[in-house]
Amino acid sequence: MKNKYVEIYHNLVKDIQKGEYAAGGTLPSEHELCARFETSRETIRKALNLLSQNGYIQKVRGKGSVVLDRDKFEFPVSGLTSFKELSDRLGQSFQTHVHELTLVKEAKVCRQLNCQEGSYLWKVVRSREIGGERIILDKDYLRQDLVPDLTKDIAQTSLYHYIENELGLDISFAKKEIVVEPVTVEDEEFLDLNGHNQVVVIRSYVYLGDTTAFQFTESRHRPDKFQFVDFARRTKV
Amino acid sequence: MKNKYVEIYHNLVKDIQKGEYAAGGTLPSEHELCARFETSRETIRKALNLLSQNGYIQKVRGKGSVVLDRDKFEFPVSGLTSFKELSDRLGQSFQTHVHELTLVKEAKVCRQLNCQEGSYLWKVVRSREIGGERIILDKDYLRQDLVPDLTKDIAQTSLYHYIENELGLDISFAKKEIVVEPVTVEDEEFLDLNGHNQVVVIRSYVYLGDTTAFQFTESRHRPDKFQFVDFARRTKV
DNA sequence: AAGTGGTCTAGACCACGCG
DNA sequence: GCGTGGTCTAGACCACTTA
Repeated sequence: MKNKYVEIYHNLVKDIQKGEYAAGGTLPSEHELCARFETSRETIRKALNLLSQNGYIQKVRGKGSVVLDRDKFEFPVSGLTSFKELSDRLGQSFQTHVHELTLVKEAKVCRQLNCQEGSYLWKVVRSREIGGERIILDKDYLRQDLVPDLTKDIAQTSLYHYIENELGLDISFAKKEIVVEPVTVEDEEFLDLNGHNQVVVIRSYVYLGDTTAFQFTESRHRPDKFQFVDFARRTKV
Repeated sequence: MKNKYVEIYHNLVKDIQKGEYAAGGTLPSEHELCARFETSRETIRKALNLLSQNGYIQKVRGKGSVVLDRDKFEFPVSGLTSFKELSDRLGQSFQTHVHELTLVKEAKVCRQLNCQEGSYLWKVVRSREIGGERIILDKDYLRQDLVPDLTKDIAQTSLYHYIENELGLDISFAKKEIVVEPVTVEDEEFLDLNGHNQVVVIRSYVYLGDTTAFQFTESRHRPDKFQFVDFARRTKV
């Protein structure tokens, strides 16, 4: 919390969550916020832009920063959220089974990740059990030159937490594709398909802050348990 | 194109598309761009932020604005793209069939849209035919107080074009949910399901720039033809 | 007419990457 | 050390909404 505008952002989020500003009403004007936080207007505006990007407010010219009804926006299970965050949020009992944790050479994935064709990749296969049923199958490929060591324990708890907090890698953006595909023998083996013959597949390429391609993930979901929520703000250009 | 930073953005996009700046390389520094466009640094930075948000560049501190490989990011079929844009992009022959265009009172939808329970809504049901198969069923509800007149012709060509360009309404953001559901009798009637017994359902609530809830849409896709592409940039807060 | 946010300027200092 | 982007300031003028 060293940046002033981030701090102001958190301050305002807290106020909104406390109900200080009712949905449909407005925040104090930018001028007032300047006075309250003893800062310049551009800094306030940066904080407000963050609020807007995260769906807390919508700025209306001549009117003010309108507070949005966050209940209606029951939020981003999307983005780059990890399974751990997801299941924490759902508040259901969950469990991760690690089926494979090996070093492999896969030319095709290497090409996609822009790394040496001969270099090693970690392959991690995990199934996710929620409420007693195994409904998600995650297959991850990570560049071994960037993640030298990986243990079953890490794969079991949270890969992302390890990568970001222990290794200090800066995950920055991802390209994602969602499609529906027929089940594979692997799905049959590791999931409780419950009669379903199709799965929802999310394929992601994950990049670091310095634009290095870093990881490829295929997340296979039983269709009846799949949900993707998105808040899209239109950029006018 | 009156805003300087938007103009600069378009300029740089054009340059990138012409291959003036190779993927993996950097744009000129912010200082240089200030000189070239004869403007201040904050204005340049606004243009660069737009480029970044739209997946053209990634800014790396101490290094510069790295140009991303746009081919790898084959882009937002997501966001608020309309069917017309989508099919234009796919370059396939397509056709829209209007099955229903009526004024209805639906208390449940009204509540979701925050409008008077007794007020009228346009209900529009359309199927989309691509490559000879009807694979998408769109059900739209629009507030009649905001869209007074609607014709079959408009529903047939492009609802969004009419709403934005003719009516001048400012569509600003949407909340979207994607799930998989069993087919309904309506799906059976209006789609060529080809044996599929599930469809991918995208439900969206669309809002105007002044935060008015405006439209509810349910878009039902045959699973083998469904694809959703997303470019997610992580916001650190 | 007064108040709101949207754009723009011309500086300043800082943190980081690279040679 | 130099050049890069990241943050911050203290103004200015404009466009829009509301009373």
